[in-house]
Amino acid sequence: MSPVFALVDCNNFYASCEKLFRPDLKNTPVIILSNNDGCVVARSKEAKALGIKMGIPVFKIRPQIRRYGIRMFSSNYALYADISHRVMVTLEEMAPRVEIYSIDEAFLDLTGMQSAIDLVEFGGRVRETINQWVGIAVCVGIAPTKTLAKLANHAAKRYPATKKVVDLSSRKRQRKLMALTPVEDIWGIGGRLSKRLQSMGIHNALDLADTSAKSIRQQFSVVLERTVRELNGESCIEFAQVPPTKKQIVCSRSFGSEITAYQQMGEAVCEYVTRAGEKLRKEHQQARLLTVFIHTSPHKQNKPQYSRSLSGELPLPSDDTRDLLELSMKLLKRIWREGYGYVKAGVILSDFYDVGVFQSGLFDELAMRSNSHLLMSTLDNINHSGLGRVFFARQGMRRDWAMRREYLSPAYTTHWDDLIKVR
DNA sequence: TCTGGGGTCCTAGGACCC
DNA sequence: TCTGGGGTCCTAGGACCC
Repeated sequence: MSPVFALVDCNNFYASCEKLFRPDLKNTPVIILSNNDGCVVARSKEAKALGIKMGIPVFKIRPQIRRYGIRMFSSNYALYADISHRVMVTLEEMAPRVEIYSIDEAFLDLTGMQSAIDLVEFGGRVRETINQWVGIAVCVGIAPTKTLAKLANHAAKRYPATKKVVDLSSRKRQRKLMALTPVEDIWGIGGRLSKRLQSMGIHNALDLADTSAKSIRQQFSVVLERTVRELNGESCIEFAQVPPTKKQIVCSRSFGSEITAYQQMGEAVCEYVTRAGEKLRKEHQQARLLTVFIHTSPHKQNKPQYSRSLSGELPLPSDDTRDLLELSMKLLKRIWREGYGYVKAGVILSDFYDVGVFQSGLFDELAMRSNSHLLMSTLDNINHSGLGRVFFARQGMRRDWAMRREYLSPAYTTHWDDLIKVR
């Protein structure tokens, strides 16, 4: 049976989440800032209309912010994750199979349903339900491949006449839309590829679809070949209801202010290691490889630059924060250089094993810590309970390097004290 | 003054082996 | 004159996504 995919994508997701609890900001331009309040990572439709670009550093648009009364918010991931969950649960009630693709997007597998229901009508129902139950606006694109469903969704957002639902089941409609879609708007084609394609005379999606898949593979890669096939209605990217287990876990942050002292860098790295350990246990994995990296600001070319990373292997795969901390401090000691102003550090865990699967050598003297599981799950439980936080002394108390979040909205949905009050 | 964070996949090239 | 060839594994780097 030929597959049918629907892509449901929330409109201006982070901005919509912030506006959900602030009806007073209904027609106000709103922007969401990256960690450290550095760049713009999301915009409401009003902010987009003012020409505020994605990823631009905030300091470059201060004049516009003042002139147009743009409201700023620091990223509030606890809030966005909670709203996202509500959207996804709603989708799971409406469709037989759902693949959560990102915080604000999901693919639905509608294969086999096309004979029983009107796909456009179904898309409209999804929109209405999410709007009523969660209060978030979404667009729906429907097509026989994921790449075309992305394209359909793009069109639903862009052309008001579509009423925010586009069904690209017919080849004729696919070709018509592809002719209108610039090559850089295709899923999987970024800045580099689109430049190369343009120079070959391939300007829109239809141009690309009509290029032979074989020659694309020779000149580019199998990835782009797949895109060409998908544009021609041949489904190459499978539906994945169960998310694959992670292959690496990264925890890194820019600092609120430069770090010059080893003590502080140690605190920061410990903090990131602890975070990474929590994520690792949530995945039910143990890691054998740990990488630590630190670097100065590449934007300050007049100051001395230093950037280094170092990986180390644990004697046995582990998910015990104490093991991870010990190794990370050894690695940090080796890459630390005095005399630089560091702006960022991070930790990467990789080489994962399922808990209990790793085969240790017959004469391996290194026994795993016997109380590890109990201690770690107790720690995780306390820290998730909302009653308080337990942490390792090395993480530090003062944290004067912590990131800036000057414009943070309240945790409306995840913290009792921040619950919205109706008088 | 001020420039995010967290992921994936693919490929080329080197090391090493037989 | 003329100096193998093929396979595997690993890593770094490039490209993409949200």
